[in-house]
Amino acid sequence: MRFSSSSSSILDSLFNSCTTIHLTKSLHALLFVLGKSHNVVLSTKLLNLYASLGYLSLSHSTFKHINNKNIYSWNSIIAAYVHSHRYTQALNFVNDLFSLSSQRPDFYTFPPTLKACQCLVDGRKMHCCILKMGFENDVFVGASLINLYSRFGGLDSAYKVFVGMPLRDVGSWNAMISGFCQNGNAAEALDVLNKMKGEGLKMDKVTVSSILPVCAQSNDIVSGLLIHLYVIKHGLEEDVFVSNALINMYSKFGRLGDSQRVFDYMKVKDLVSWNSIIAAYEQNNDPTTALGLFKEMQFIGIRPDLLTVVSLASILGQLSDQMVSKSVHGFVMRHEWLEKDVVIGNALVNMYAKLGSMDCASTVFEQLPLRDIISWNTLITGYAQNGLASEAIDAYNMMEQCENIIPNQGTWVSILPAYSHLGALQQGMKIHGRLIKNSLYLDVFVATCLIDMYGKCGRLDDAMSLFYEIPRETSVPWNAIISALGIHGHGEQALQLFKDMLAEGVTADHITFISLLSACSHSGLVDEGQWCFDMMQKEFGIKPGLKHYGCMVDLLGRAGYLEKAYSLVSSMPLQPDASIWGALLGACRIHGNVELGTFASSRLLEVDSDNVGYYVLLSNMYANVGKWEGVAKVRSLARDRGLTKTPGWSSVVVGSIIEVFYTGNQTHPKCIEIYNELRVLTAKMKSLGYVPDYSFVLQDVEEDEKEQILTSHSERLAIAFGIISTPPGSPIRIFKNLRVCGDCHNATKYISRITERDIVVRDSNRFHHFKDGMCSCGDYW
DNA sequence: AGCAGACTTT
Repeated sequence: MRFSSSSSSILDSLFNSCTTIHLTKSLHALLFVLGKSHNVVLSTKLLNLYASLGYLSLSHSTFKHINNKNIYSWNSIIAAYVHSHRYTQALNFVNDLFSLSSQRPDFYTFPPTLKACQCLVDGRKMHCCILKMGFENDVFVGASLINLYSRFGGLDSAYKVFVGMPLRDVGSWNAMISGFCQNGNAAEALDVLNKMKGEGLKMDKVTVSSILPVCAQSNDIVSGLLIHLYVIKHGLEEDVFVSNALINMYSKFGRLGDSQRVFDYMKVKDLVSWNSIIAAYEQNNDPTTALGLFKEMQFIGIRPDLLTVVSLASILGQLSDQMVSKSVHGFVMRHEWLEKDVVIGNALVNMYAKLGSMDCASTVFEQLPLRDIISWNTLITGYAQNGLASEAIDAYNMMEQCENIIPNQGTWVSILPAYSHLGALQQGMKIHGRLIKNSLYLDVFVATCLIDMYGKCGRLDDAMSLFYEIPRETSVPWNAIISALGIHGHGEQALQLFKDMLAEGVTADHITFISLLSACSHSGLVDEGQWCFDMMQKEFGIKPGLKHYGCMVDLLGRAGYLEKAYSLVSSMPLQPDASIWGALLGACRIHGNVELGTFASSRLLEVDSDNVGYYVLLSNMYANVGKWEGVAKVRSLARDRGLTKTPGWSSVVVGSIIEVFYTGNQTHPKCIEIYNELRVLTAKMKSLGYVPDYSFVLQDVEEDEKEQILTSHSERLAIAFGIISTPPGSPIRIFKNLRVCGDCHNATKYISRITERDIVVRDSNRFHHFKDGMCSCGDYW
């Protein structure tokens, strides 16, 4: 072969055909043999080839061996490092170029250099340098400067550079538009875009991909659709960036069909495309389809990255897939991705929380090398949503001790429900006070949590006045206030608010009707409830879900329309679950219909045989009509099943301390005084006619022991503690996690009379206000 | 002369 005359064209084609690292290394060896390894042009080419294949260290060593480095070599090595996100090293090369070499930087040097600047100080220094050397009028340098300032939020400086440019091409405009977009300044971005159009410039693929996320952010579907038309008209859909941005935009609007169509139409799909379509389904509550797409992506050999796995973790949480979740956790650990980015750690914490494995969630949380506010919010929400309110509060208190962690909206909407759950009014009010200072209480979601908290803590007036202070264009705060009125037994008022809501043009959703129907059922408003149930379907097109049916069965059954309730259950298009049969059984208990009750309970135990509450209901139903053999049968059934009880607890606030009592608690410091007080009270109660109702005791034991068991129910311990710890006559507020026991309900009426105290018991269902031996619920609990 | 550069998506 003759290399001498035509070697350059042959070498050119050799360089062009080097698509693998092996070929490149062979070429390197060949150059060495040919004695050309010191040729600066060829070496620089080689350096770039290595870099493009991802072999940065080989690039580096090739660079080091060039004796007479020219500015091209320097520009290449700087760009190579920037390209692989090794910004510090890139800046070191820039320093060497300035101080050690005799080469003068040129137009090409600065764009990568500016990209490498990781702080504003470096950036400003470089800007000065550019001005000194007179490169500021280059369009590429200008765009890089705009980008640099935008990255650090310095939009003023960015705009100054933009305005000062003597020549602007589409790239310059794009840089300015994206600067505004990424800082959330949608209005300014659109303004610049319009000016650009005014100068007769057309949007290109970059403009479009920058502006599309803004349409989603500012909830502007019309602009989004117009841009999609523009994209089709100008053939921009070929571009993978544009199509990916379209998928994401449609996903934000919940238009999965459109996302899918864009995705299907794409000829070239990259990892971002797959991540986007998977996230689209994951974010719109279709984890099954999302998982299918993930498998498809794996099948065609695209390797998942960190963001894929973030979506995957959420998918598995939604699907409650324990097994695969564990292996995803393992995958993350093997790749050491927890160190790479907090989002993946947060995703794992969230995944375990959704699976109900708070132990695993907190273990991952503790392993996180870095925790942001999202990590804490995820943990707190996880505890709160799994019913572990005390743990949620502990976590929140720990968070407050961390410096650099500033609570945000997400924090409040996770901690407030935990306070509501325990009835911690004082703590909730403290948060409210803090929120007033920064006006966050006007945020609809935070405000709704506050309304809910006041409602559940018995401060209906405060809930109402807060409700009227906040914006109420969406159903969210209305649902909360209607529900609060409902649990306080103010059904008529709840209905009135519902009418007000419609009058103000707010659209009711399926949650509104759950709040409303349960309000009607607590107040015995049968016709009104029926009206709502019909209206929901006919006028709002909402298909009733299990919760709606549950409320209706409860409403009809409680009011004595047992046949109607049963025929509703029979005609349901959905499979009745335990809550439906439970509601029917509860109604049968109240009205003494043993026949239907027995039937309901047999269906009930088919779908949920582990809930002790239902056995108690059944036993009580038999006892109320004197069917003692039925009571005995239920007891032995419960014993045979070896039921593990949901631990019942009640809390009472004394001063600023929340005391929590579990059933049968013997470890409280005031234990002896509490039981003494209960003994004295029971004696007085009996003299007034109280007879213990043992049908609420499922244990098969002697009578005196049954009385002992009733006496040590958590609500009674809490009441007794309240009595001995507060001045005579002051009201007592109790929270119970389950429904209040029927015998305790009866006993509390006596206690309110004996001690002349108002006793408010909020159980998992509603409020009971005991006064002068009566209860506000009229014994329909 | 060759070699190298900006603005865009999850």
